[in-house]
Amino acid sequence: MESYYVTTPIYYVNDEPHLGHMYTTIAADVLARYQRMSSRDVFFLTGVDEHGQKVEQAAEARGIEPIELADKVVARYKSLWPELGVSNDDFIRTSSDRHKAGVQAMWRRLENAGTIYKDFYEDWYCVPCETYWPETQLKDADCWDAKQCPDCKRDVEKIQEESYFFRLSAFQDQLIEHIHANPDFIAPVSRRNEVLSFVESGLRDLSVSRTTFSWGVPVPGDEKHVIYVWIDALTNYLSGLGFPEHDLPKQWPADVHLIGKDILRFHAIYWPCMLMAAGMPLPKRIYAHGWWTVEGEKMSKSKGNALRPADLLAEYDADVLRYFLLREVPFGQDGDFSFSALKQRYNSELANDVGNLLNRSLSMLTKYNGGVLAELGEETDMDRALIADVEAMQRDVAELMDKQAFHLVLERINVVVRHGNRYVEDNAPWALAKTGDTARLNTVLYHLVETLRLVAVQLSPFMPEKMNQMLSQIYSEDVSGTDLSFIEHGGWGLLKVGHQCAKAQPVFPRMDA
RNA sequence: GGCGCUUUAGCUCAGCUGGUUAGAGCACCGGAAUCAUAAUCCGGGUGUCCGGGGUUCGAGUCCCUGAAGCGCCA
Repeated sequence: MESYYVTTPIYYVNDEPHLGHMYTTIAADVLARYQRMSSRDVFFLTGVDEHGQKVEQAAEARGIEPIELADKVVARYKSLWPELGVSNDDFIRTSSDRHKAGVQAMWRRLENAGTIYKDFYEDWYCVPCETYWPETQLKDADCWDAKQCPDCKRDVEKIQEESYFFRLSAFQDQLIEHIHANPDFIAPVSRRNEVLSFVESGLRDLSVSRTTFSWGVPVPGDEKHVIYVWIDALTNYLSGLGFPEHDLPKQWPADVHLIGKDILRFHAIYWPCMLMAAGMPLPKRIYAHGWWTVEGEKMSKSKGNALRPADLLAEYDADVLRYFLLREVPFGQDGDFSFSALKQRYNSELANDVGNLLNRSLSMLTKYNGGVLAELGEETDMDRALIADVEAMQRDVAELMDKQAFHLVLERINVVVRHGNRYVEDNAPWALAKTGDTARLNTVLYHLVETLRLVAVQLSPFMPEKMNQMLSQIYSEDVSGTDLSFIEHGGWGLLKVGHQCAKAQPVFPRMDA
């Protein structure tokens, strides 16, 4: 079976789970579920990044060990994902032995390839605060000209620290070539162009170890150094697959790394260069999605408007959140989360269009025929047009899914739903029932139920629970726990004459104003 | 400061290599229908396609220029 490997970033345990983490992970989950339904051997990895100075300091401030702090936050993530219907196959922690082994093996590969060397790393240090400030952070805080500490505004001093470096610069041309040769390597295109112009402007070697903290993976053979963030964190994509026990895990290379736009450079530049140095294939695709604002405002701790997954789940079904997040905004662009937009989408697309089409169709089937799909009559152009639309939808969805164009996938499915509602009006089953045209009535009802079934199958990766409910009514048996595959459930006409459907039960009750 | 992107209906956006009356969804107004979660279906837009110049038989679509917003880099 062809494999499919999708990843989220490993989330930093210094941060509580929020809307952004939810978003990436749900998107990855939809891809994983879709590919499973396409009968591919899917591996879906998420996890956490536990190392680094920030976590070390935060733990110290609380008087606990870093691992204790990490354990607490890890528990939050691990309990959150099932609540959101996330079906990850594994969960990688950077503090685990398997990950450490992976990172050290990666280090040795880079070293053996002659791409690691020792030199001095320059940093800025605030003595009173005991804090290191990289140049970029000083610039961000507008403290670069004055050479001041962004926290206390006292002078920072330049210090030199022994550090290992990775010869990033050596891979510049190779990377540019790769990006040109693989137009789909970095998405969306705007990000690809950014990366390209950054690389073309020249790459500098990367400092990849620190001696100023110890919460991390030691450099093999020089244990006063800790491997600095990127080699540690990025290697999770391999250690999660069993590297180095498996020299080249069978799922590698990844089909897609989903990331937020903030970590694009590391994934699209550092990671590929490391892999080239290590002599390993590059991921097929890196997709950087956008940020969410909330009710038009940036999420921030100081404003206290960060949306907490637990609060959202208290109010809305996971599936509804999943649908909204992937429907509202083109993947790759920034978007705004607002409750009015959520309700608007829900009522119009889920309650009025999908939900009501199910409800009216099954109600009529029950009312006119006891819920049984009966002998069909002649197929008309209208019927054929509906079937053609459903089948075109399936092809379009497959294509769009390959491009992670979630919002277009959902829009395409909605086209069929609207078509279904129009089909009801055009055929007016209530009139057929009245005139006793049972052959035509049966035909129309059958086409409606089949359309709904195939719509539900396509929507299932996005809303697994809700679609189980929908399909359970259509099949009149509980389908939760069934592995829906396109091969077994995706074809038109699989419901046989004589099939009994259940009574209609609203799946998407309208939200009140 | 450098490079790049965006600016199209009230809102969110689609319009590939220039070519008939510029489109979709939502919102809004009117009508039809009654199977349904008062849901659905049909009809309804005189939009300076950001401004200004240009190329062309012909530009929302290409070139120059200005404005506003955004991204990456410095």
